Amino acid sequence: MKSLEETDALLKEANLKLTPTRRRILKVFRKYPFALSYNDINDSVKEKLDKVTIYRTLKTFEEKGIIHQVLDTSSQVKYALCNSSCSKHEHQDAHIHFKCTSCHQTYCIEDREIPSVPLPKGFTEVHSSMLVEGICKDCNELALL
Amino acid sequence: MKSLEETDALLKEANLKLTPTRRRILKVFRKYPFALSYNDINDSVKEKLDKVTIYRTLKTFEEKGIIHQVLDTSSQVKYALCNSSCSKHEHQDAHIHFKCTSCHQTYCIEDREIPSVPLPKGFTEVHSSMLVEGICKDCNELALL
DNA sequence: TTATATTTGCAACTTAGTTGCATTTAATAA
DNA sequence: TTATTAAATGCAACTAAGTTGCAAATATAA
Repeated sequence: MKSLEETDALLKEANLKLTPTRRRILKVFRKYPFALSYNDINDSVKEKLDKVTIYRTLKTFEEKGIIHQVLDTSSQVKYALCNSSCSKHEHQDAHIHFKCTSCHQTYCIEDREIPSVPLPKGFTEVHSSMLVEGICKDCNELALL
Repeated sequence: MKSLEETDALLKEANLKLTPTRRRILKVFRKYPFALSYNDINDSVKEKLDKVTIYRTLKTFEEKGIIHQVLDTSSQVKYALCNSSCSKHEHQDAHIHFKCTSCHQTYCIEDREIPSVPLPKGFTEVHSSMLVEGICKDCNELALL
């Protein structure tokens, strides 16, 4: 039995058909280390895909726990690849997101948990998200040249 | 010298003309304890205002430090009244926002500072925002009845 | 009370995302 | 290997959120 590429394995596990469109979109996510919007994806796939197809693929991937929405200050929704602890049933994206105000990319800081904060009486927490804005590593290094 | 209403004082301080539109929109913000979107405001003012006027007023108020944008999971931008430490020059909204998943309102938790988290090497922080999702006081109390 | 810069309203536009439906295709079964 | 079928794709048309340019109205200062 030949081993499937990682990308295909992800689709298989999610019970999704292995279509060229899905492989292409997943490949784009694997290529970039930051969260992607519809526009990012549309610009990155060589063979032009229909707008509706891209939006529907993103929704499907999200439902199946392959990607998660990233809270961001831009006007477009951005998604990032989930790590293995995400499931179809529950997204485990309790990590910090970092938005660079210079290059406008949003990174998942996977190894930083969101600190929990005490809430006023009567409020109960279900989920937290945290967005840190600043300058990313690449932009900081560029500034030193 | 007659004392101005608080609402007028806010506009005066911001060097904005005291127009009926601005007074109406500010009044709506003072009425509700949670963040408001264009739609919330449009639905709350009795005398119908032009869409463009509302959007432009929100932008002006934001620039003058009267309101601040609130990070939210909804598809519309929401704004909340700034407290006195905001200025025209810099928004001091370093407090937590709480979004109720039941009533969908977003509250500013003014007295809770956002904890700072260590970032990976090379990343520098400028500003953080934190959104806690859960059930608000009112909705929790309703559930007990 | 008039002059002027600001504010408002209208129309038309842009951008982000969705819905319905007909066609195509991946995966299963024969 | 081919036939079957449920799922996936593409097209057209639509909605929702927000913007731009310009002309008319108005708050304030002289």
